Amino acid sequence: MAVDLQLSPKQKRGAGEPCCEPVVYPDVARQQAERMAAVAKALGDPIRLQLVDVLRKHAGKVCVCELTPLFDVGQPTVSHHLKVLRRAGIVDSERQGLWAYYYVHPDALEEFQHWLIR
Amino acid sequence: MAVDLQLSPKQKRGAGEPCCEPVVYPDVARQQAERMAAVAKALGDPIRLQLVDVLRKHAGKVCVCELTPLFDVGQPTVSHHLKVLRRAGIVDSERQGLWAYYYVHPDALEEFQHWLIR
DNA sequence: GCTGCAGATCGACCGCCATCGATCTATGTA
DNA sequence: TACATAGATCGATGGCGGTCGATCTGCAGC
Repeated sequence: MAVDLQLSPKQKRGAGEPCCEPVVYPDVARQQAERMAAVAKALGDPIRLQLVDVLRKHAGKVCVCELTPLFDVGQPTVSHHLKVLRRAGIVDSERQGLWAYYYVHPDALEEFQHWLIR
Repeated sequence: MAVDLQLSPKQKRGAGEPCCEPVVYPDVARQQAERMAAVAKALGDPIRLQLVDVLRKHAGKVCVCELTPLFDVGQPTVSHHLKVLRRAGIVDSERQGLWAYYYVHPDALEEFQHWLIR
């Protein structure tokens, strides 16, 4: 995995010893960091996190009409949050007649999971 | 774990069958969701995610003077991001003379990790 | 004391985001 | 065809967040 953060040379110190051990740098490249941060950002709202929680727990697809009454916000707001989650690739949807069913996109959280575990 | 999201009764349908299976609800309580969403939100920025990545990788404590030149933003901005991470309980700091050393707070990510794994 | 440095804080700017009411689209039903 | 419903979209609003330059706070050395 390439590191695209260039290291600036260690700045000179007036007189004293160096402040710390040799330079450290992230082994997470910028693009990867941006992808994972986008996932984390999408999960960074209590409503969206609970939406994902419900969808993950419920293996199948869940109707929006089941999701909306779970929260103390209006229907457009829930729709907005679902859209954010879909843009982040975390969930996907499927229309069946009058209703829309949402489900978690299987591999969406994988990269972030692996990083978070270590 | 208590669920403090009250379920509103299923709204009546004009004529047809119900849209889907019985009501689902999050088993993640609101307070827990807010805690984990706060952690996710703190990780929802590429710079902060890379900061955490460096600190986790480097088991010991890392001097701020090592962290600042890793990114293309100014020193106040890095300081701000470190403050956000500290407010979220993800990192902590320790001053030694002229320099400040940051390190990951061990159990900070635990609850979020456990939820994310399943 | 004075000077220099590391890092935190402040104030301002600007853009993004959560939320709402209103409206639009598409589907099903009479 | 007309109407009702599920859900998405629009426009507005208020607040939060990332970034910067400037400044402040401590610490070390002279």
